Amino acid sequence: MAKPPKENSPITEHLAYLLAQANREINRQLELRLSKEGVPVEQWRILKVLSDGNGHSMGELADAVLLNHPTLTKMIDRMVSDTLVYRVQDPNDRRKVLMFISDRGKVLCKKLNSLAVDQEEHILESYGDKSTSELKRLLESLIDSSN
Amino acid sequence: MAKPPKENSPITEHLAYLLAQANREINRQLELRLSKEGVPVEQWRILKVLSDGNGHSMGELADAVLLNHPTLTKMIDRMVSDTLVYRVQDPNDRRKVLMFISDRGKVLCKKLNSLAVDQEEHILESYGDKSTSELKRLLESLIDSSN
DNA sequence: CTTCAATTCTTGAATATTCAATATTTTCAA
DNA sequence: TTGAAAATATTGAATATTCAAGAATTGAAG
Repeated sequence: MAKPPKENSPITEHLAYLLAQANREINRQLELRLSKEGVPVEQWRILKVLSDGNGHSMGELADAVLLNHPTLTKMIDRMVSDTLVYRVQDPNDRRKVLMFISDRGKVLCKKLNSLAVDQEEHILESYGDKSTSELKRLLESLIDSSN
Repeated sequence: MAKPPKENSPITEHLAYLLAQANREINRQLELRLSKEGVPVEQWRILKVLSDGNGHSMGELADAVLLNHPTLTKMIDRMVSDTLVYRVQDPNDRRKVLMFISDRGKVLCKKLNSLAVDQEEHILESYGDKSTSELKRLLESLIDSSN
């Protein structure tokens, strides 16, 4: 009756592996859509966070888009070159840099959003409304319980 | 009554984002444990797949451990240097290389497995037995429905 | 048989990420 | 008020990943 010891369980049964696999697959699909506009997923996330119109510091942004600081700095450099975003020094704390989205960035973000919505709708179709919202709920709670 | 349009929904509500976030966090925790033995997560996956004792081709392995071919080749090079695994040319198809785990690899794999089990138990404690198995079930079915 | 396309793996160059160190500014205790 | 510690962002070197091309072998059509 006893379950087999975890030590021998195949890798495909580990939560860490299932998460990696699902993440890889969903991300691949999203990449594919966003590549229509030639934009990596991370840049879409950045634009989306900034599209609230408020200034966000690099630290905030790095947390929000799941990138570490140097990687974000270099990605932002590229986006500044493409005039999608711009830097402003925070007047209240001059260590900080506040990032803003440009008009061009807003236009691009709209297009990207609808590509992303396409994908979510595609998932809803093949995976189901109920499973999707249940999965989201469980993921949120896993993330919560990990802090 | 209508739901807000997805286009304006915050990034934190997208399935792709939740998956990335959860994956990042769980992976970070696992990395932390495995670093006790100085081994990256991918190498543990490789050892675990090979520990069935059968030879696995590079292509098979790459799929199984979620790495693309050149990355895997270079990681295997390192593991061969560390004498954790070794290459044998497939006698039936000489284009292929069959990978095997060494005795040293087996010993290391055992240690890593128990570190990984520690983590899974930690998750079970803080997140709950039921949520965990339900989450696994949903992830498996998402992966299925994406093929 | 022979040749051409497909499969498998590896390599090298280009690119991206990470680690450690640095510069700047702020905070706060003495 | 001053000086040391903390916080923030960036830089440059080391490392890792990816893309595109290459080498070897197999498959299969003519």
